[in-house]
Amino acid sequence: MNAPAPASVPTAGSRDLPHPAREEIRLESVLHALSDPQRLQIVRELAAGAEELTCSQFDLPVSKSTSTHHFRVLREAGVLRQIYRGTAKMNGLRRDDLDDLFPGLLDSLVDAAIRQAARHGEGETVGRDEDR
Amino acid sequence: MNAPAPASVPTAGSRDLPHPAREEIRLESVLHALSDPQRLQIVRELAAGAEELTCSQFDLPVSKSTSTHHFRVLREAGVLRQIYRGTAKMNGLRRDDLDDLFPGLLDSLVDAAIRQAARHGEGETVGRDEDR
DNA sequence: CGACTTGTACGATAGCTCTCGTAGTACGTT
DNA sequence: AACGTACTACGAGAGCTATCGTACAAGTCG
Repeated sequence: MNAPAPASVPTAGSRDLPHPAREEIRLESVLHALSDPQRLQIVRELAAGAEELTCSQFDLPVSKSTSTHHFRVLREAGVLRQIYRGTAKMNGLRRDDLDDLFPGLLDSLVDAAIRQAARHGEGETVGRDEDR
Repeated sequence: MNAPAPASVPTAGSRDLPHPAREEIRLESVLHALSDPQRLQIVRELAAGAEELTCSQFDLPVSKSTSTHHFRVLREAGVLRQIYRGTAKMNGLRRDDLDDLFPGLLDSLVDAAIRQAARHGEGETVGRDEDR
């Protein structure tokens, strides 16, 4: 019952995901999205060089449903850009938008996350989450 | 397990409030604390030059109880340092600790908050108060 | 002392969040 | 078409959070 896509873009799958526009991104939402260990981990890995990663390439200690949830929170906060590519969903940081809105913030956040991970035993990045 | 009690300051009222030690501060907690508009506002005002402010000097559009709650969240996350001075409770940013743990983060955060406030009409920050 | 100023504690409520499992959809491959 | 892969939607439970009002404590000042 929904009108099929315009088919103007021959890129394989044409099902799109809703993203907030750049001006729609709220700092509070970004911070909230990053205040969860799983999600902070995702952003940290993504910032570590990789341009795009599929959801399943992250080794999160949660179920698939929960994983989907976290990626959605990040996308809806404007932190990630997600597009379908075949059966996979590619995830990329919205670095351009974030840097434009909040210059230097993303770098500081990622740097802080890396420092903390290093301080608290880099190996067990997210495995042990007895806090929260 | 933690043994605080430096007790080196005999300032008037001697009822102390529990603060996390520097190494105890978690990035996730800081980000969570700052992901609330009221609390982000508090930090923004505090960073705007003032060294110490009492709780009541902030004009938050919430009840006193709620205000107390927000200040406590900020203190327990390690963002604020609170001490009693007479009947008043003074609030100060833990800039030294935060800068040591996460260099540049606090500045980026405050800058981002200011930018967003400016973008979205600085005047009506949280509760347009033209009466001040 | 009594009044007033500041802020806390307690209880309560509505709403959100993290987590999961199960069932299902979309896509590619055989 | 049949199958496997990758991810989603839905429903649900436990726990946290933001908010409030009322009653109370600690300190200052007339």
